[in-house]
Amino acid sequence: MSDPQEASTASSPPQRRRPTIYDIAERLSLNPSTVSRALNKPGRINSETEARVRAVAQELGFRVNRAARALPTGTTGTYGLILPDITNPVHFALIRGVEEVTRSRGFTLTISESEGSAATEKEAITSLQNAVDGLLVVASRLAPEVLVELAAITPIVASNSASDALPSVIPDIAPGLEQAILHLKELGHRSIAYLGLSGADASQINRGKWDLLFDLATAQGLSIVEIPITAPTVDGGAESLRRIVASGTTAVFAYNDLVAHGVLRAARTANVRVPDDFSLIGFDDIFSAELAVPALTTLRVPLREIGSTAMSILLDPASNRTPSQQTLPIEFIVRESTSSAPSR
Amino acid sequence: MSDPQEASTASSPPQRRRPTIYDIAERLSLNPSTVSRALNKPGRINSETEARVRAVAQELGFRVNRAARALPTGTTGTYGLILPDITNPVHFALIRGVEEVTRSRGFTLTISESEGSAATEKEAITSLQNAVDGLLVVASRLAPEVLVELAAITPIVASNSASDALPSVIPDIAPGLEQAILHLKELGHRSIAYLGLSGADASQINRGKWDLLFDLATAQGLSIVEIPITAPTVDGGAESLRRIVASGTTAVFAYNDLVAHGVLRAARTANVRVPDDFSLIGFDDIFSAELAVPALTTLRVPLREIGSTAMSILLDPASNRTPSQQTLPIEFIVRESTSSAPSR
DNA sequence: CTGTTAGCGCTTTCAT
DNA sequence: ATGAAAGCGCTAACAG
Repeated sequence: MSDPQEASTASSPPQRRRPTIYDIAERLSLNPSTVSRALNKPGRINSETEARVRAVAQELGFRVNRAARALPTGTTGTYGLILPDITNPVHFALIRGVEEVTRSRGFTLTISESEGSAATEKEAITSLQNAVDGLLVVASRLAPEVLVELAAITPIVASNSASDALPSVIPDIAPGLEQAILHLKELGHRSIAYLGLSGADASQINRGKWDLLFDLATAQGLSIVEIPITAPTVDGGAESLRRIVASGTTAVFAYNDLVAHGVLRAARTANVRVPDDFSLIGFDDIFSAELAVPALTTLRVPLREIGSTAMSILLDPASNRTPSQQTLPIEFIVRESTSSAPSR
Repeated sequence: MSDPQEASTASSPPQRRRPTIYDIAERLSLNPSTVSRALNKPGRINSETEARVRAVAQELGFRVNRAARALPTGTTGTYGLILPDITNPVHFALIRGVEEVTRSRGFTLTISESEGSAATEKEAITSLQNAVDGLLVVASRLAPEVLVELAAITPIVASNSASDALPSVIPDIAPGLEQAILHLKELGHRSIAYLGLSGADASQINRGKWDLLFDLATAQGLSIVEIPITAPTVDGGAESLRRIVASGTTAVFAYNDLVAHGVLRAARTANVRVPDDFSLIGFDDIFSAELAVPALTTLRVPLREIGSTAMSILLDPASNRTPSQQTLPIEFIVRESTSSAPSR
């Protein structure tokens, strides 16, 4: 390595050390604390000096050092979003909603994954808690007690998983599901299936769907069965086609749109016709749902609103520590994958 | 508000102030600096005291305060990813690649959006630079000079946009495009169209595609036209159907798979048959490409590898300041949306 | 309205 | 191998 001095003499941008409030204070023969006030408490200072401070700050390209600010204040100005899988299209709209409110309020967002595992989720949370002012945890797999305990460190709001000890915002699936069941009944369907995730890592949401569907179906005199899928993915859905056909049901609810896409794909290669041979209803309404052939009838979850609502709660110190249960209704969207029950 | 003392006596987790290295030093009658060393420079200290320190740290649930560490060291341990649109499926695989290497190395990632605008991008960069050790900028719209200038503050690596003054990793589109053109020629196509983004905000990548396609097509004696789209989206693609049909070309390259999806959707409602009436080739190979009907023939960009490679460069102090041009080849994937040219 | 002072929690010479 | 002390850049009392 050559003399560093040499480097800064080279043709590339001179760019020395980042300016600090001391630099600007010195230029103006002011005290650093005055500069700090000028920059952060507009109005609480002589407006002329404030203007001069701002001018110099601008000129020097000053930007506060966030770490330095975080130390005395104890706040970082960044919030964390933890979800099972960043790249799952199911979360897009939610991410968008979260990102929007976070950014519009001038905070920055960091995103981390839990991989759908409780252990990784806990690790992600504790690791992030040292760098954020609050956490939004989506579809948590953690036991409520541990989530609550973690929330003692840094506010946590839960989304897509209920908790009566934390602020949480979840979809209200009852109205949409009810409509869907009625829709199916009107079309003459008598027996339906639910393609659900089973096993220990199954999310709360999954249980809720099945339980409600079960009640709704039986209340309407429809028979219902659960067909387990191995994963909430396209492939998981595709694998289940054989069991769907074997079940003899005429209408199936998929765990989510990804699974429904898989069913569609498998049906197409197996020459099973949807909705002629059986009707299919997805869940979430991800962007590709309307692109599918046939376009997916689905239950739209207001993910974007869920995200923005949850983040608004998190950003509000008055509400981010108080248990609450916001609930946003899902909506039934009829497209092409449902039709009259086949005559048997 | 009641006496805070009272609160910590309540039934909810007592959870006092986060423990610091002072707390653990005190417990062990050690100096904080020793604790710091024990935790950060394994081996450079008496192994027995190191063990005791670790034990107490564990017991207290100690976690370093990142801001406090960032101050003296000047590094934060977090890196930033800036891309036009988080929720664009085109970026999924890239995000995954980036996330993987970042996390596997123990760093944390923060993601921000540029909204495809140069101004927002610059704002996002400068804002993040105060909180990260390096930035990965995807599909930059910024002029090379300004990017370079910003890189003086914090290392920047560019991805999906070339720069000869920055480390960058981009797809090598030549081989795949060549294959695709040959494929079309063999199928008897004589005239092709490119659905491209025009206007000032058009990315570098777009220009590259068109230029290369142009050269390749003319070299093969095929006629080629550019059909402008208003946006690189499903709707943008759908809108272009009329012009595609009017153009009389028999094969079209879409700017990306989203656009191709739009074309497919519009074609379906207009009773235009793909690939019977014209062949369609997408770009990127997003997850829904194979789900489309017909399944999309497309050019797969190794986004995940691009992401992981770019992040590896960024994380390596030996390479994140040295201009370089990594290039990863795209791959031509034949599915169902291309077939013989219609006889005219 | 502005200057002084102390300190956030950690790392890092410099001593010992 | 460990201790002492200073300092990173900023904020927040407390004075004046």
